[in-house]
Amino acid sequence: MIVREKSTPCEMCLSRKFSMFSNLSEPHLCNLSDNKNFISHKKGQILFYEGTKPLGVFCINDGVVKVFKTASNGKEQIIRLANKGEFLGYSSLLGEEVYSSTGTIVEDAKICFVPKETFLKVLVEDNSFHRRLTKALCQDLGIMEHKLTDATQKSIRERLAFTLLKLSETYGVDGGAGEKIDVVLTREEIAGLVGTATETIIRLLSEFKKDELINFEGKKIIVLNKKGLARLSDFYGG
Amino acid sequence: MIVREKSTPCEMCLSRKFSMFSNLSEPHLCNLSDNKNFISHKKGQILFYEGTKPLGVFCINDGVVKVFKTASNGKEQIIRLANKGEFLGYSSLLGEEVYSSTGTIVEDAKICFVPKETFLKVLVEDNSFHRRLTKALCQDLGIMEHKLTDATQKSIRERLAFTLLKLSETYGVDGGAGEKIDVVLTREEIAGLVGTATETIIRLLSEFKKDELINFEGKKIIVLNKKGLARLSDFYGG
DNA sequence: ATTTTAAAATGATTTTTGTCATGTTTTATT
DNA sequence: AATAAAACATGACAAAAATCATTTTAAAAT
Repeated sequence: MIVREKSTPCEMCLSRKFSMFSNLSEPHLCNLSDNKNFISHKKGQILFYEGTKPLGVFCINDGVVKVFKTASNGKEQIIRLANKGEFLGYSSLLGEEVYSSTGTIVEDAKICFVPKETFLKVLVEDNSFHRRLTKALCQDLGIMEHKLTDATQKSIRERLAFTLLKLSETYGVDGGAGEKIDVVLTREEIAGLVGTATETIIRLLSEFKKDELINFEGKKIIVLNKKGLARLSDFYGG
Repeated sequence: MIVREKSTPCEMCLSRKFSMFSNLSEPHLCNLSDNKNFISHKKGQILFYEGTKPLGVFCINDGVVKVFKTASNGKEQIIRLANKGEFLGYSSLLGEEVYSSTGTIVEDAKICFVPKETFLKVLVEDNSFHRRLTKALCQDLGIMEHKLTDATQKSIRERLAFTLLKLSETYGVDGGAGEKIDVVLTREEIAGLVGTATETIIRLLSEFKKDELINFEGKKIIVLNKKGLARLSDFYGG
């Protein structure tokens, strides 16, 4: 069930302040506020489906969204996890293509939908915004090149170690003996992130735990030994 | 040895007509012409190195360039092959990062170097160009997502079949019994394209030949049975 | 034309990873 | 609280792919 609530106007939105929309003009902000559509989403809900036509972009005010492609074998390859302050769907929209991936909620989320026309108006009228967006797209491309190279040239052990390090960078909070990855991901989702079978992830996580690189706390993972994971991940700067 | 020659002005450049620079204004074209730097490159030469700072963009007037990342195991993951009318290096330039990959000449090339300031001037002053570039970046991102998903979820046999189909799409010329892939790639380079070991590619190509899906003609590959390759590649629309 | 070097091919073997089957634990639902 | 359904775990095995060693062939270089 979709819940539409009274929402903060964009002008006051805190997550916006640290997003690509951070430096918009007063009129653009008002226009956004007037046309956006704020919706609360529960874990598991689907934001958009691969293969459908984008009608706008999503701004994450809070929560976590996984963006994945479904492979022909039925498995999910997670392209990225998107967080507060990030945008979704602009790439397919601006590429004038159908969604290349599906977006579903991983942690309960508050998300604003900005209709295509509203978004394009900002893009066309605010060149500085357009340039920020271009920069972000270019950096995303660099990240994807790196991911592709890792996927083909590194072992799954290395990739899992790297993934855990990245997760702890993004979601890390103090967790006593180490850094707690403060987001709930199933083994299947971690497998989708790394690009492998669930069983392989289960085995490797057990191995990492045995080697005291990580520990489990409920559904969350504690990173005990970053150096060890970095060594394992055959980290080369990326 | 770098050969600097007398070159066609951009206004007359045929490869430009089918590139992102196709609809530039007269003044912008003149400015490009005045500032570009035309260089002929021989097979094997390096255009730019991963990790170095981009100083401009490259426009391919003729030839083929492979863009690859070197993995920590020393192997090359080819990100893409770039052809006549395509641009190189703008992603790292606009992302304000060092080159994420290396570019080397695969087939003798004529390439214009456009200095950063000149390129940025066009980008800032011609919004329509900027939008075309954004669109291309977004589509490239979609392609990378697809490649990543293939890399993690498909077998090497499937990926090789897909790669051969794509190569014949781009480089295909009539070749008697089938379509000839009219570009010389070593087995090692095909391996870099697919993301696997050279020996694996050699074995699979032999298998494909035995199964009469392809044939060899000198250093080039003839695709005999596209349908068969498509079936093998487990094609899902991408 | 001969030597050197690089590329391609092939076999043997090991390692890695995926799959299937099954059991246990945890979480959600009635 | 009982039941059902996910999620997690583990073993056994099969398949895929990498590695290493060696040979053959083709292309460059002298």
